Amino acid sequence: MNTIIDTPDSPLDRARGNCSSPLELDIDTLHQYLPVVRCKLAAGEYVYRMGQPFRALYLVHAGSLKSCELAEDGREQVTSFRIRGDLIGVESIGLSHCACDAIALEHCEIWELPYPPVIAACLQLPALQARLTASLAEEIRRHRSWMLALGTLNAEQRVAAFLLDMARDHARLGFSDCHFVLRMGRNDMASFLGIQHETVTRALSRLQELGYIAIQRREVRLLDGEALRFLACGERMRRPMAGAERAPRIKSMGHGRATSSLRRPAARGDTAYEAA
Amino acid sequence: MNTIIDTPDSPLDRARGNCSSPLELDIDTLHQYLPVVRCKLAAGEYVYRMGQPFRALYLVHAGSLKSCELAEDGREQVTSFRIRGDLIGVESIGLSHCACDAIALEHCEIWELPYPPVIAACLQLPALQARLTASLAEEIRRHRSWMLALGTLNAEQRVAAFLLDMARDHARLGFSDCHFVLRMGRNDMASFLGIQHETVTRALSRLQELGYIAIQRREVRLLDGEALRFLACGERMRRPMAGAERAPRIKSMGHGRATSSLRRPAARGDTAYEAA
DNA sequence: AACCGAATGTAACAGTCGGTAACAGGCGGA
DNA sequence: TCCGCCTGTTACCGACTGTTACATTCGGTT
Repeated sequence: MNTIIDTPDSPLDRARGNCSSPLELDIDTLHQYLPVVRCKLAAGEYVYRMGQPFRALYLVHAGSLKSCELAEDGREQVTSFRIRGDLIGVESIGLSHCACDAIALEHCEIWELPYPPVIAACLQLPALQARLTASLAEEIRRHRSWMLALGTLNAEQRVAAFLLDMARDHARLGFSDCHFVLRMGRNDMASFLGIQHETVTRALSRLQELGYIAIQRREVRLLDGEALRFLACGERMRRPMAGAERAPRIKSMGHGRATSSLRRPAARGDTAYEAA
Repeated sequence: MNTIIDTPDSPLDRARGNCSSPLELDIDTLHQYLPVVRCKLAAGEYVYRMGQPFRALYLVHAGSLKSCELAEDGREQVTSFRIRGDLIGVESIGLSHCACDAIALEHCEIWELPYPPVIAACLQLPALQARLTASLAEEIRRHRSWMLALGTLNAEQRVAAFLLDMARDHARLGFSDCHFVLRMGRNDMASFLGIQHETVTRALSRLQELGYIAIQRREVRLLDGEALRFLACGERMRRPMAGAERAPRIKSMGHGRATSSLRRPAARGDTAYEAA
């Protein structure tokens, strides 16, 4: 199989840090300090819901889930997708109630780590404390990475970046990084990317039309990772009928959201002088 | 002074959790365990830059700063604004190098907490460990809250939400919550909100035209907090010439980004069944 | 005081993307 | 197997907002 992910430091990779081995703690070690409970979930079931008492963290052992932020007025958004090795529920630490929803996208197995005991165990098990802190920091970096993407990329570029991120996740689990099945539907993808599900479909169709990917429903093949990475780095997509050259940073070509940042690469904000 | 922020649980408030007292740790206590260094910064100076060796966390004692995420292709975005009481640098925990930039918006005083010693001190000082973990979790919640806003609100609504957030910060420091001075310029505001600075200006002008705020350069007065909160909760702004009624959730009125979520308040994603 | 650059504000134009609708295809239940 | 429902796809139109250009104000320097 040919490798799509060849740059170990793509924009979205950086957020992940050096946490290469997902499950640094085995269940036997944990069991010495904690009453770990294995839970199985069906697709659509909630791990926890916003407003419920916060009682545990959860280590994803199999399957995939989504986190949903929701406002009292009904607005909601998927803020992350989690897979094997991820620790979920950490966003509610310091609160008495859960801050958001966590919902299984498919059949899952998760390990429940009761919260006060986890803190106690951290004192006995420095590796656990480190793992918890690292998980928190990594989640911050992931969010920031996506905030950068959502703030500077247009719809097509976001979709390209998302596919690369999914490929990376898939590769991290030891599977092919150029052929995989999306775990979430168009609505969840759109919510996460801050666009509408029709726009996601449009973008996917365009990427397929360009020959960058092949997609049927949720089954994806990445055919031209180079082109996708080119897109996800804020470059404008070459139009279907456009010439052969890849148009590196052409000025005043279209009005995509991305050109704005390309136009002012050295503008370091308002009061950001170069200081020592 | 009349109070603008009367609901203790606004959408963006939730993220902050119960961390009401910002500086739970005084410098004398810290000094017993750590070589704390007081640093003064001028506007525009960097606390740290992306790629530098990660060596310390910083507690903001006075002034305000911004965090900038940046990609190798030149794209960049302000991901947060920090004020007195905030702990910055935590996003690089677990990495050998800093993951982003931190830049002073004005004259600042910050306390440098060298990183390995901080971890050591956490073992001696449970309050410090709790403070660190709480800071990390709170930052995740703040990011998620803003991801919800950026994903579901249009430009005017984002600006309204931003002003309310700034008012809340200002109130948290003990100052007026209806009259304050923005610490950042239009460019930084725009970057944070994922829009262009002209759009920020447009939105601010419109809010002023509507009588919701009074603004001159960076000095802001919130005149109608109720209307602002109404906006920031995803409701569509009533047009200048529109009738008197506040148009609660009118269907098919314009094409703003916000109506999308109002249109499907019960749609809990793709595979989200109601499961016991 | 005059000048200059940066930041801010305003306006006109145009493109992307959201809203809507209609349809196709897949999946599960009867 | 058939049917109904949900997901996914495509097309059209227009609002929102990015882009560009320019005027104005502010702050600091000459």
